[in-house]
Amino acid sequence: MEKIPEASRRRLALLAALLASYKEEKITSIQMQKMTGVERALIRKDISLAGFKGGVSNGYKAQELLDAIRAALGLPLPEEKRFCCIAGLGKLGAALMQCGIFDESPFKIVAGFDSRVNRTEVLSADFPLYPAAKMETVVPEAKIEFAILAVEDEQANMMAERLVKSGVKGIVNFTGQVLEAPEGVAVENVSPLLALNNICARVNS
Amino acid sequence: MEKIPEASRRRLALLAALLASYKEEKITSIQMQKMTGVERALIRKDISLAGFKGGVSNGYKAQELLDAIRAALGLPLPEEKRFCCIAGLGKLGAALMQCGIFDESPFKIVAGFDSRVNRTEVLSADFPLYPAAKMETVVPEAKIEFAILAVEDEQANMMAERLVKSGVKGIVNFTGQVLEAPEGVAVENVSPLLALNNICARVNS
DNA sequence: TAGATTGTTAATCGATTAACAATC
DNA sequence: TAGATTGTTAATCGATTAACAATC
Repeated sequence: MEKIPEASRRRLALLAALLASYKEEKITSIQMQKMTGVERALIRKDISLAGFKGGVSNGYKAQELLDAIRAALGLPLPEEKRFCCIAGLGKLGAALMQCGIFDESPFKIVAGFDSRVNRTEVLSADFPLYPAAKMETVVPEAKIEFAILAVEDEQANMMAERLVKSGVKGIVNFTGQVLEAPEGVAVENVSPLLALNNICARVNS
Repeated sequence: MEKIPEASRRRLALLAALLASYKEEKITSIQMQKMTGVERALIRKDISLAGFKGGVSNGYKAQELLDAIRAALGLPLPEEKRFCCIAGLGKLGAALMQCGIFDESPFKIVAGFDSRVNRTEVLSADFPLYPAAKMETVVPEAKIEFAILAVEDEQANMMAERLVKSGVKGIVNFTGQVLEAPEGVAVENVSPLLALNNICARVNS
């Protein structure tokens, strides 16, 4: 398969997330435009890029479409868990690990790391917490693929580097730092602070 | 001033955030490329779009540049606080309000809302918590401009609509839903779950 | 000065939109 | 069938990159 452009992949990933809780049997590009806010011609283009040709003149079968997108993007099925860890167990990290946000998802947090030993001793979770020194052994052993980075900004790059060295393939970055990740490691920035800045930049100009 | 394209504004907002903690007096586009990961020609283009012409052949004065970007984008200075609220005080919302992530920033959380009365009674914070019914009166009174949305997906659109009606101009969306916000209200999506999906989509294709 | 960097213009590249024959 | 929607191609649009004279 020819590779799908970044912008299309993001839209398809969003579409897949929304289709996962879609109830009807069939769906048209017009309905998908309503759900995602993406122009319907572009929706069809993206679907076509994903290699799915199953649409007919009254729309797509939602389940078939979802399966095709998941296959094209390598998205996990709900039942095949992908293992994740949280690096940085300050208030934000601790909350992310306890808030159950991933409960219904294919992502499962199986470890937490912090460089401050007292954090890993004071906190409790459904999964083990380790001092950061254990990262390089735990990540491969526990087959951890992705990390959620919630350390202080100052430690962000150092921690990211260690996560990558340990074998992590993607990082959800809650810090305000731009991470220098090597080719092949995906980083998604979700800093609430940068998000607010972006909002200001859009509202006031 | 001619309007700055979306992509440029985002890069400039990021650059501003990084410049805020930059220590040297002068900075070149090459250094900014290192910090942001953005090609240096594009950095200069963005700066030019922001209307700043103060660069000389050994770089820009960092402070001048930062001021200019802030002015062009309407970004707040560190000391001029912008008031925010959190809607949805589940574990994630509660953590966001307590974790101090905005402490050093121009954004200040001044209210929390939840539709479940017991949440607003059980939790405590440095600012008042209200039942969601009070939103329409509290938001304008407290001069709240932006909201952090951390409710359950099912309530996301309803809550967003109420926030907008109450006068909020931007929403940082932690839910997995796409919000239907009217023209003029900015939404930034920072769903950790969608971020992980995007990472999968990038790593596996 | 020589070397480095800016600011801007033109060239390239890629992404979105428009349009429409084919299909059900 | 008539009407609606898909899948795809060509046209448009906008964003990034290359290039370089001007500047310090």
